[in-house]
Amino acid sequence: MLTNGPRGTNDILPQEVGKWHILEGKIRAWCERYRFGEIRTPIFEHTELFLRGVGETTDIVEKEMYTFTDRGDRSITLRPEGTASTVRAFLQHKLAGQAPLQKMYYMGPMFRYDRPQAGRYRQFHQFGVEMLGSSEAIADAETIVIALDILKELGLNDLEVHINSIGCPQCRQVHKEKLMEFLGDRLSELCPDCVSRFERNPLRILDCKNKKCQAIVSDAPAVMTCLCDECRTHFEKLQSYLQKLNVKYEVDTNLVRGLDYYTKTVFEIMYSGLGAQSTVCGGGRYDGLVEECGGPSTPAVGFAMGLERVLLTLEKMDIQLAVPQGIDLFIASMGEEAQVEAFSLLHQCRAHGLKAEMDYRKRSLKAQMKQANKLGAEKVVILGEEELNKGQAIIRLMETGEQLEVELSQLTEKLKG
RNA sequence: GUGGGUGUAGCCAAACGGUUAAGGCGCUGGAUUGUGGUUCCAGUAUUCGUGGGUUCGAUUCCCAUCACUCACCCCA
Repeated sequence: MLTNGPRGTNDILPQEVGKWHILEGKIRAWCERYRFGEIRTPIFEHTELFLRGVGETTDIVEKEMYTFTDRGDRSITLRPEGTASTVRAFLQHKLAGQAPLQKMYYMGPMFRYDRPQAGRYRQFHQFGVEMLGSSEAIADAETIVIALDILKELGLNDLEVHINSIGCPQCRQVHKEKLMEFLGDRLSELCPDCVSRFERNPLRILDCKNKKCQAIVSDAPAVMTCLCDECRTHFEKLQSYLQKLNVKYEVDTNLVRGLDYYTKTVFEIMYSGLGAQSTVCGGGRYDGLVEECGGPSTPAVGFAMGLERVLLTLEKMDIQLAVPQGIDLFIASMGEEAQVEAFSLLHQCRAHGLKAEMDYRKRSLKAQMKQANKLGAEKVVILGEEELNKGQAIIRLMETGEQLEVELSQLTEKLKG
């Protein structure tokens, strides 16, 4: 208990945090180019926000939320996703009044009480983008494209992009009726999960992984066939934008997403090498959500990217992020007096911007040299009593083994060069 | 929530129902007293996730429990 973190959580140790920094850095840089502004919302919200925002019948809400009552008797939930909070903040701060189109991104931990598995954790990290205020398909395209640009820069070129349209609520109603009619007499052939889905969310039967269900569903009416004119042209426009930018994608008419708020466009970026959790990035349009949360009708699109999954994909593809390593300087000292001097020197070097380290345990010179080597020090300053008495120090260039004696007063100058 | 697999040192990893639990990596120290990366030597688990049971005897067999892991479900 004491020596184990809670199930489904991970410590990111100093030796592995470097790749997170790089990943986050690249994400931020791309968001700046695309002019998405970062929004940082609280990690917990009123439970109601997610009930409304994510949807009461979703698995997330029904069985995956970390919900508790705080000391003021409020029901609080650790955020399971980022869109609801972003929309809440958008309304709370009346951002629409500042500019009719808002482009925002968030990055941080999310919480879902799932059974942990490859690429799935109880605390995990998402980066997500939201564009509020445009109903145009070009906005859908923009979100897909920024995701791809980021993944591409990381070296992930060949991920699959799946897109679909699940229509507006009207198209969906038409489709739902047709679908239920189609599946009605085949209920007995479906898997138990699908039978229960039939009542709650028949659309989800379309992406059941059960082979038998897939066979049945392959002849089922696709949402695509029920789209109204507006939804149809929206989807066509999206595709023409993607084609214009040479984005390779597949229309996957069985692609359905599990959150209630999606309308029209849905998409996923996947890497099959990840196992069961192959979706690296998923999103879509959610034109009804802002209104659902009590705001004015506002069209919006967005996606969320699972950072652990991105990192996992990089690992599977054997791609290393270039984490800088090595230090500029190691100061080795011998004797109490020299160590005091070394400490002061170290301090000065750091003030001059050098990445510098010393030994804190009075170890032998040999041990200190070994440590310097292990740390990848470019230079080592050697400071013993002899040098101290002469007012000098030795600078050793580790690569060549070349050494020179330098006056202490000139040391930091020499080291910078 | 359901099902499968695994559980030996910081990491990887053997062995075996029975005296002192291989090896490798890593780490630490040393190879004449103040110098790294190679090499060599030495040290590094009174203990085999935890708790029961079977047995003359269990790390090895059984049960439970916990943890990890994979799959279903769902999703990032």
